[in-house]
Amino acid sequence: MGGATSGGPGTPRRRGEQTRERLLAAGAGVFAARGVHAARVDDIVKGARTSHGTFYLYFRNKEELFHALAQQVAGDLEALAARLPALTPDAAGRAALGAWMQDFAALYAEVGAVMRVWTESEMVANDAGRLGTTVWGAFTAALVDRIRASGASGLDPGVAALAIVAMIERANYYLLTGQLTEADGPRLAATLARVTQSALFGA
Amino acid sequence: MGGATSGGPGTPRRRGEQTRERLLAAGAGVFAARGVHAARVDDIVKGARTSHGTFYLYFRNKEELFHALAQQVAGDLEALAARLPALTPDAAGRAALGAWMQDFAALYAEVGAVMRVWTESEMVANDAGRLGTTVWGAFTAALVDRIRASGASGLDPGVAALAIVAMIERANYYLLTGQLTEADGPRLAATLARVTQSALFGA
Amino acid sequence: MGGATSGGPGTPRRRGEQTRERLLAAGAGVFAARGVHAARVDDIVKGARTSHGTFYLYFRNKEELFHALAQQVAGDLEALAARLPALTPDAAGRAALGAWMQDFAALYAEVGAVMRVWTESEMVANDAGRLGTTVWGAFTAALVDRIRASGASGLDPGVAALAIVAMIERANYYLLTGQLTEADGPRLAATLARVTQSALFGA
Amino acid sequence: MGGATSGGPGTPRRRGEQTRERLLAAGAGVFAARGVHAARVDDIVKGARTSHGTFYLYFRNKEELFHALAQQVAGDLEALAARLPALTPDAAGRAALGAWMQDFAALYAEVGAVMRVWTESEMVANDAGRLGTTVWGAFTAALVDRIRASGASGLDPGVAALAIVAMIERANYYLLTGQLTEADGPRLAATLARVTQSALFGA
DNA sequence: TATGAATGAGATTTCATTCAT
DNA sequence: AATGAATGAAATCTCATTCAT
Repeated sequence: MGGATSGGPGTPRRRGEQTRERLLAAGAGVFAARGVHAARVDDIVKGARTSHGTFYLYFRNKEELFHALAQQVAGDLEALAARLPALTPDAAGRAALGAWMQDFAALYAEVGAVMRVWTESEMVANDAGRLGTTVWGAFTAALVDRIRASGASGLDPGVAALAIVAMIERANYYLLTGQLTEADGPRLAATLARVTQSALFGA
Repeated sequence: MGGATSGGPGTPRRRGEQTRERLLAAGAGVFAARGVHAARVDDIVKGARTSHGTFYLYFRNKEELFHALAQQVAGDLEALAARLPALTPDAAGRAALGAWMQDFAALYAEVGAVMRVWTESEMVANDAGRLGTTVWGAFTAALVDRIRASGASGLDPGVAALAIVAMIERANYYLLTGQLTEADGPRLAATLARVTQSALFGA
Repeated sequence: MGGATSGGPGTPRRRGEQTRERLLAAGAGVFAARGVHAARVDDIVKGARTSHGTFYLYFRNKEELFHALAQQVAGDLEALAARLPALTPDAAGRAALGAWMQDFAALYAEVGAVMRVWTESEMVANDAGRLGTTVWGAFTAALVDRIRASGASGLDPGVAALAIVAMIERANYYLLTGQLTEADGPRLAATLARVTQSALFGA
Repeated sequence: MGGATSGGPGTPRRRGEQTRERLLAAGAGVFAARGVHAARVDDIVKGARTSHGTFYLYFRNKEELFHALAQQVAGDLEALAARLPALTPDAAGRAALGAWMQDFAALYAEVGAVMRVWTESEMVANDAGRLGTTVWGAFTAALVDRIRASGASGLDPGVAALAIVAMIERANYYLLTGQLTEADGPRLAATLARVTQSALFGA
């Protein structure tokens, strides 16, 4: 009673915090494996070694759990977008960009499972879906900013940024879904950095 | 499927053939709007102005209808992949590539809705899902082939091809989901051609 | 397709009409036995020898079935209220009133089970509950009208009518719940007529 | 239950006793608002500002709390039934009866909410339900006794008593549910007394 | 004496599929 | 070829009750 007593589920205290974490973790796994709609609450609670009743103590429904998960991921991604380095045509610029691409891949490997489901969510035009759009928008905006600052000429910054973000996102998705071997990871990061640099400063 | 029945002119298709077409069209719409799993047979038959019983006259189940749809799309896409022009550093090469990108966008606008749900299908790792992988594999293979033929050096053809296919696919997806205006279509095609060329022949 | 195609359940045609009737009948029994809230859809479909799926083909939920039932009953009762005879102090008036009381008892025996549940419904202040209030209001209004026309003096028509309607309703309820034997039915009708007449024209 | 524990003045009830009272009061409110079956333990403990665990410290289950409530009410009502005055045709008799009707209304206003749910309880034929029957039986018995003592002739005491008790009970219910305004209270008591007197001694 | 997170049986509801017409 | 009412397995969600703290 000393804490916030907001109506509805989502905020039991102390002891329950672990249970909530277990549910989130189990949810991430099940959503990644089967998609939001096909995921069954039953799978999630089994994964979290708890009961149906407990699930609804913490989340109003399946979608709310997914939303909580998506929020976390969105925060992580936006932080990464903010760290996109300045774009320069020299070797130092290439190295910085390559390092950032590796960070992206590392984060994507961690949260990509949730992100894969965003595409599905976008179809039903709900909050979680819009979240996906917002996040890629953050990357695009950051890249537009860096392109403008770089003085690169001859291309529309908005369209170019969108194409490059598309490439980064989807290539890492391919990496995750097994169209490249794990060993190709560093090579992919280098390639993405190189293509990005060429796109701005190439012939 | 046995071809025209009556001998009259104008190839008067049997009634059943039209029903099947209506179901496919309605299915495409519903799958696009809600995803494969969330799509209800009820929505599809309503969209096709027919009945549940009739649905099962033409398809063994929901997945089979999706599969039929996906087959069509896959065929169209593989034909397009085969037409990918040779890559050269000159203006002619750029123009040919740009034209091809426009063809890609046109096809994507038509069949993209079905393709969007491949991602979801991949999660449940069934035939339709593998189909998606196969199709992008065809694009990647075609691009690897053109890269090798172009004599471009300094990059791993497999990885580079994958990155570029990722860009093309996903950028057109963004175009479809409203992150660019329709007017940006030609500009996007030009940008994709330019980035591809730079990637191979740029600095 | 030849009929009304209103959205939502409730209007399958022809063949289904019998099924709907069976569900209504079974619902009346279960509601009467256990109350609206405690009634389980499972009991209703078992009583109607059909399945859960079928139930939801005809009614959106339990409450909607109850509402349909209540509507029927309300119509019957209001028709009876309209037939309340003129009130006169003579033997003819007594006889007419007694006959009407018998009609009331007969109708109550038929629909009383549903009416008993109105009380419960009133608690949750929904449509069905308001229906109960409306119906008794119809009886009260009819009685106020007859009292005014009778020239009876010395009592407030509104309050007196309400007291008498209360008596009629509740006494028949007692009859139904076994506080009188079935044989007391005619005697109760006579007593209610007598008390009503005395109330208006007595000392 | 065991009486005051500490010897201090002002009968400082033990903490637990207050908790029990709070639960009873909250229960009365929730039962009245939603009915016995639909009442949730959660609503009751929130209303009593205590916890689920505590609820089961004082009551074996939901029904036991309702039973405790009903017992209190039944005792109060039976005491009132015993105080029903002798019935005489004169003004003094009318006045005594009118005063008793006012007492009835006052008590009903206090405990009517609990009584309203007796009807629902009767459906599931449990102890609490039988309690309701018993209580109205006490009123009927008292009235039969007074009718016999009054020497009134020409009506069956059992049936007449039942009709009159029905009227008193239900009319006060209508008063409570807003079909009369509060100001009508005294007028209703007077009318009930008058109708009762007319029924016995009228034409 | 009090707490409230956890439980799971049992209820509601959905929807792919069947089948009599 | 077509229909659409019927089915029931499987999913979601609720809530009385328990129990470790």
